[in-house]
Amino acid sequence: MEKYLSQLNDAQLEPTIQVDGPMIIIAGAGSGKTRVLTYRIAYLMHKGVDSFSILALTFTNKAAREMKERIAQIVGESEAKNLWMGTFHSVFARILRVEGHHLGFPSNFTIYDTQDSQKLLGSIIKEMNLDKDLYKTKQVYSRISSYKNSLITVKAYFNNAELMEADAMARRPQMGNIYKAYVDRCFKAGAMDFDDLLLRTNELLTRFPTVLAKYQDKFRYILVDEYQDTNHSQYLIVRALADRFQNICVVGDDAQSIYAFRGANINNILNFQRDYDNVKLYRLEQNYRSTKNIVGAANSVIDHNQTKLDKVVWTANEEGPKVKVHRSLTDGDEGRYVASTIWETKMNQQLNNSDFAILYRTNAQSRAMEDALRKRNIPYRIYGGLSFYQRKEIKDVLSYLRLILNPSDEEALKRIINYPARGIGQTTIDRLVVAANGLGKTIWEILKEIDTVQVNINNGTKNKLRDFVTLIESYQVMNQTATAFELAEHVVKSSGLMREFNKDGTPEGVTRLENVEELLNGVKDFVEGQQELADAKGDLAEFLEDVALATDLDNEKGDDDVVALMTIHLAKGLEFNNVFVVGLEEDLFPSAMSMNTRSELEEERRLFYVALTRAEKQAYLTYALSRYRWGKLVDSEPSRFIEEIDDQFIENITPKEERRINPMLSADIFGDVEPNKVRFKKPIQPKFKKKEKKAPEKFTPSTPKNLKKVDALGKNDVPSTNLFDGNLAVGNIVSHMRFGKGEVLKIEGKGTDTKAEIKFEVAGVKKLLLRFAKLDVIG
DNA sequence: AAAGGACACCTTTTT
DNA sequence: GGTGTCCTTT
Repeated sequence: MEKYLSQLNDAQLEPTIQVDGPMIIIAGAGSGKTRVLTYRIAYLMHKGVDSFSILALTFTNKAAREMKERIAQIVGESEAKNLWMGTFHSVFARILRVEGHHLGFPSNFTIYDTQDSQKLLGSIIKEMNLDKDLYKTKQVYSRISSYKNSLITVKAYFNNAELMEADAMARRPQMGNIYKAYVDRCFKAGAMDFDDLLLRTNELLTRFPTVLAKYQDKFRYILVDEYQDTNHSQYLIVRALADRFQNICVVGDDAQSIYAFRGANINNILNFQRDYDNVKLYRLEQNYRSTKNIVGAANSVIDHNQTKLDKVVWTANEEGPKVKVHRSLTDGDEGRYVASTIWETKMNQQLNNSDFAILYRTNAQSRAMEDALRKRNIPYRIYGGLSFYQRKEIKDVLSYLRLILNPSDEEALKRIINYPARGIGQTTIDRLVVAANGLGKTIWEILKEIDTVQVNINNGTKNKLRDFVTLIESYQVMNQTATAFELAEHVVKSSGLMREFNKDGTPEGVTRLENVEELLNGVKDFVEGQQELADAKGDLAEFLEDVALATDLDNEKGDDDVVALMTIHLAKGLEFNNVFVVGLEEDLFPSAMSMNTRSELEEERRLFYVALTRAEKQAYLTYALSRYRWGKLVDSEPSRFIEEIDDQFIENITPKEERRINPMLSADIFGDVEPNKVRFKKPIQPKFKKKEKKAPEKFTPSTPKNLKKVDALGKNDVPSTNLFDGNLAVGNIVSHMRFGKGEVLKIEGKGTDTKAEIKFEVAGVKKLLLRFAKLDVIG
């Protein structure tokens, strides 16, 4: 027997060496399911299964990559790299590149991300003259997404009286027509959205039996990880592919199903045994990750759910410290508590930053944590949120690259046809769209025929359009020979993007430039990485595909020693020595939007279960009595989930005297920074803005900037513009309407961004924008 | 057509 | 608190 198998316990070994037939592994949190999957694949290969015929579908690219590396260590690099392993989306995108032509898609189809899709829907709704308040793009998008995930095509939609009535009842009778227009436009643009990658795969396998047979024959052994989070579309793909050989192994944990909002159907795992004959069922119930207290706490919570499979997770690990529960006054305090605890624990136990994770329900909660960590100089990294590739400047560059590859890509074209500004305005673009829709052509085709096509655009503008076409075509020529990196660099420099990002010189502009630089480095790394692989070309197409399906978790650079901040969703599958689950408050976690039905609430509870079970040694649960939400201070109650934990596993550690903060370690020596921040920003800014509106006729036409200055500085007759010109000096004593008397400590920035750091007698040290601050120099 | 301010909406979670 | 979109001004 292969020696790696000796590393498995009996429960793990059985499913690992079961080669043929359908099987389901119900794997509790931390029970070693990745290990089983990895070894099972290695075992299959040792038993003579061709590595080309194994398909392993994972939930993240990262999981796939790590598993592949581990398998490579056992069976060797050259064999491991033949495995088909990746997310549903990436594997089937790859197949659609080859087979998409059956459905009329070019092999270089674009993958639209959520932003692209929603923008397209926005234009469609506008073009159809519909009420945008009734047809909100986000809602329309998620509606269409759920149709697609349920395999309801446009045709099926119009055959489904019930659905149409539901939409009509929701005062959206045009949903079907929007859906149709959206699908048509994507098709015309040679684009697929995320859901299409699954839906079109289903279409391919259903309509083309020879294609189905080809892949059934190819993928003789199929493994699916995180099966509890598959949606209907994914479920059908797996069933179709596994139908011939029935060598299907699914792994999952119903207690960790947390993606219902995007169509995941927990019944796929609950009913797996009905879908195939002679299904072998295995259970992994021993947790190797966490202490007894953590496992006990997690179990006691999940017991409150009605819908679940029989399973008892237990551990032989040490008892460990109890789960700690901490209450704060505000979210700011919560952040400071977390930061100081990390700081102390790190010192006391000689731990690394990477031994800590802060998990939250919503991305917006990261800010309070960031502020606190920064003040303590604790390095951290935020995962998720606005991903790198979603940033404006990055999407701008990528849009150029996308257009080079697929000029039909309407969203990319609309984004950059006038960016940087080339005098092609909205009116022109609208006319192009109308012409394109009328003739059933793409905008690019219209542009190419601009001389002959009937369109109401004047000659000057036509010249600009021709220049744009020439520019893109020159890039296309370059793409024939250059690497993705050479091309991307050339595009950034020659398109005027670089100049655009460079021109303002603001801190934001500098950040933009840095991001673009990082993107270019990313392209370079990618090209070099791909060139080492024999079967990859490292060309633009491969890079863009990689980018379209990359998640933030995949962009891990090195193994920096940082505290990890992320949503609980993103944390699934990960583990950390110490875990802080923050913001455990009613309406936040569980979310106010998920408490209407039992099933929604149960999903929130599973999410909490996932959060708790990320911890190996110590879990902290924190909540605040009030929290800033949408810029407002809102009272909150502790989450019901805390109540649901059996008392024996938790310990309340809220100090009696909550406000004892060591002044040396806290930046807000003069009191709580948070309320002041709001009081300072809110009233002053609007006052100034309102005044400006009334002001203009009083003054002779001068530059608006002068108006601002005089206005902003208020009533005193001293030309307060002085403060801008540097006449406010360090050491000056000033008076402020709200903060009173203070001394200027420091002046930084210039122009309208000039800021002064002022130490007020009562209010403490504040940094004020001179443009807004009403200051009188009194000494 | 470009630029800048006002305003609305936002927040669940993501491939 | 931040972003995206609308509206106004030049």
